[in-house]
Amino acid sequence: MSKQYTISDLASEFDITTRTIRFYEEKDLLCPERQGTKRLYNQADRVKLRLIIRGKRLGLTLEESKLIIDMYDPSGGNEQQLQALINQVRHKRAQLQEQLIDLKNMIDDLNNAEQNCVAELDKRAAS
Amino acid sequence: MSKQYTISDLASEFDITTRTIRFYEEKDLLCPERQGTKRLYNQADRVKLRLIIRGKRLGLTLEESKLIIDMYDPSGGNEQQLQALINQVRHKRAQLQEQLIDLKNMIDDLNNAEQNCVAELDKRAAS
DNA sequence: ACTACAGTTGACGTTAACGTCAAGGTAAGC
DNA sequence: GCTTACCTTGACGTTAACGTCAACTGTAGT
Repeated sequence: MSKQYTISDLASEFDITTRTIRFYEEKDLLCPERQGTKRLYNQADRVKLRLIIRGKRLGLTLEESKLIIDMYDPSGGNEQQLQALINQVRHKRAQLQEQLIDLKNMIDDLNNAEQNCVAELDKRAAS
Repeated sequence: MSKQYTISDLASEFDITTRTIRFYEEKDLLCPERQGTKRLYNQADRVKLRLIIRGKRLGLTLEESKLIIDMYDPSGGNEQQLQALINQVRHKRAQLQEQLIDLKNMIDDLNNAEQNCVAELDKRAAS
């Protein structure tokens, strides 16, 4: 038996609102079971949510995260769709690898700029 | 003499529209000289634009990029402002370092998911 | 039965980051 | 002097990703 979660369980765990979670469902990123009218989430849903949120931190759109999620369960869809999915994800991965370079450069730049800024402060302290 | 650029020079170089560049100015991210009514950009402006665009690829907001740009020229602003700037940038750098971890994980996940997806395709080809 | 609380579905509001005109100014070439 | 091409400033439109609010429903405790 894998664990079940209510919508507010997940909301507080990931520090987002229930509105946000329902919004993701509206966009077909999630599709929880129902117990009557209420939503019941399982481990897989939780993993998807984690992926979405990590994606957001990286600047992915929900559409892009949906792509990745869809690839996690490739049973649905025909061959052409599958192949298209793979291509899109390869493309995204290439972007992410460039992003990795960007990130390292940005961090370097921040270090330099900070040095620069601290130096200015020091200069003023010596007045 | 450092080089000068027109607005459309930069627009085509960075593959953005002139509207976008003017928008950045409206948000105080750029502040080009004027030759009469026309804007004239220099190397520093070009560097800033590059930084903004890289920032966007990393998911930074314009506001965040503005912070970093401001830190590149620390001559203006009083001590408190300077110190606040430094703190904000340190915070941002910490975030970026976490983002680096996120990125590596995401790339790993994409590799796995792709494997999974290719396997499904193979399975179907063997029908 | 009554209250309290968590959940539900709409519907409309909001913000960031531009896009898309409209209406004109200016400089270069013919 | 006319056209062409690039520039300018508004002003309004658009999209993504939610926030906010209203008006319920269902359930557990007292």
